[in-house]
Amino acid sequence: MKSRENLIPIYYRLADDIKQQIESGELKHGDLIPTEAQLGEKYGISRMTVRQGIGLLTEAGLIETVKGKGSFVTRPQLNQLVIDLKRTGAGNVVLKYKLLEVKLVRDKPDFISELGFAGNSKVIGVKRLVYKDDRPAAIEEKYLLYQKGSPLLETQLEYADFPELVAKHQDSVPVRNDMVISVDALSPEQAKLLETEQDMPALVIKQVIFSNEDKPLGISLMVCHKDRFTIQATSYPLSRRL
Amino acid sequence: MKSRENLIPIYYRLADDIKQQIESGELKHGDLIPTEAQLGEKYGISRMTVRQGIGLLTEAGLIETVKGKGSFVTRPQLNQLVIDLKRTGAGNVVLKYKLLEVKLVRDKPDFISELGFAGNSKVIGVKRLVYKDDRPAAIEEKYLLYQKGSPLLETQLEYADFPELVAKHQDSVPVRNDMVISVDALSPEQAKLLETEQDMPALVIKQVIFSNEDKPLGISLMVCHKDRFTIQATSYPLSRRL
DNA sequence: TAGTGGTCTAGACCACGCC
DNA sequence: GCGTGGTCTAGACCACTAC
Repeated sequence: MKSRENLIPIYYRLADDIKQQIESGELKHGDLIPTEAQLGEKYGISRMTVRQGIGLLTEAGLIETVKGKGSFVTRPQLNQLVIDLKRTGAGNVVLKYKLLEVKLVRDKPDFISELGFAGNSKVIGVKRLVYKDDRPAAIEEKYLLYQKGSPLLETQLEYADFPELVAKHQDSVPVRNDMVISVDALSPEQAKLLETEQDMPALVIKQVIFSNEDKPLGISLMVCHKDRFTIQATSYPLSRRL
Repeated sequence: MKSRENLIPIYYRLADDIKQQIESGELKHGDLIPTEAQLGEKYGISRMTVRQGIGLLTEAGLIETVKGKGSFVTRPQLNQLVIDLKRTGAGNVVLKYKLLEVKLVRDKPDFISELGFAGNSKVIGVKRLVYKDDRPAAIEEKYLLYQKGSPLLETQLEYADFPELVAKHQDSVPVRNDMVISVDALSPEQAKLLETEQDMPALVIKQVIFSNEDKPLGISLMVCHKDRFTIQATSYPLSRRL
């Protein structure tokens, strides 16, 4: 039985109904939702269509299904937060960049060599100053495997965004980005670049991009002025369809 | 045609095949993958089964499908990183807690009142010291709507984890957790509690938990010792099935 | 008009959990 | 053995895109 009165698909309505019951507290964590057969009966739809609705709820993390038992309401999963780097720090503000240094790295600092770039491979280092509202907001250092014939300088200026840059620069396909956020005090040199005082606290964001073979393709290190960069995250990313 | 030789479902194999083609660079961002009919032909399976495989790829963010046109390979989405709070800072180390203060908040600090707890509602404030390896690692302040008959002190001690605590404490169902990560220097009082020096840089993690009606249910503020807490995130969370 | 993906059906057999 | 979810079929009609 199709309900052509509604523009939205039935399975979506089914999922939304159950979502409401969960978010209103009617269904609590650990409860079983009705079986697929029961839901099919209730909505007058076939089982495959019910399963489509169930799938949406599973994707959204609201329920978990166990073969042979049923679908259980999960406890609210607010511990997994999503950072959207494109929004972080910048907001809608346009960032500007000033190139400070480009070099072939020979004596690799610890944090690079320990990451296992292949021993003899050449590594390019790029240092930039990031401006926000015409004030220096962060110092950015990037390290990439040297790739013949890749016009680094151009791509550098073109792409603000580290993962995207790596994708353009490398032949290998980047598939993972790991990040560590920590804190440190500014060195005298860093303070000078950021036009602030030595020992000021700063946000340190380190990113490592990996290939599908789990080899590092690039490292990014950002040292951010404490008042000009914050990181935002939410458990409810826009990508959720429900 | 079912292939019963394999234990894994056919649609999963289909998805994995295409995933490999994407991650190896064989299929590039913007490329069209074969149509559902073609894939059904190639694997000897029905269209609904093909669609199940396509669905996995869509979930994983590797492709995007457009009605009437086809499914396109997306550019690598490494900008959306997932923080798993349960792993952050703590690792597998057991944290200990020391209760410093419990009070009914009357003169609400700005960061609370601006968040729009209902005007006259009572707010409970709890302050704890978090120990890691028997050393003070963070100062944690929580603010919750007062809920009659809710044994706050007990739940406080039981739940390390803020979202979970809110879920237990409130009748309303928490559905969203927003987080802001920033940096600040320790005040003399904070430094004393963390057994370190004044003006040391510290990681500041602020969380606000919202109900399904978008009303704040709780606020958490953590001030973390720079050497004892870091935040980790990855674009490749374990939840991904592909 | 032809080709594509989106929704939906009414079955089937299977693997798993429980009694 | 029975009920549950997991996989899969072979169709159908629809909406959208492109020509």
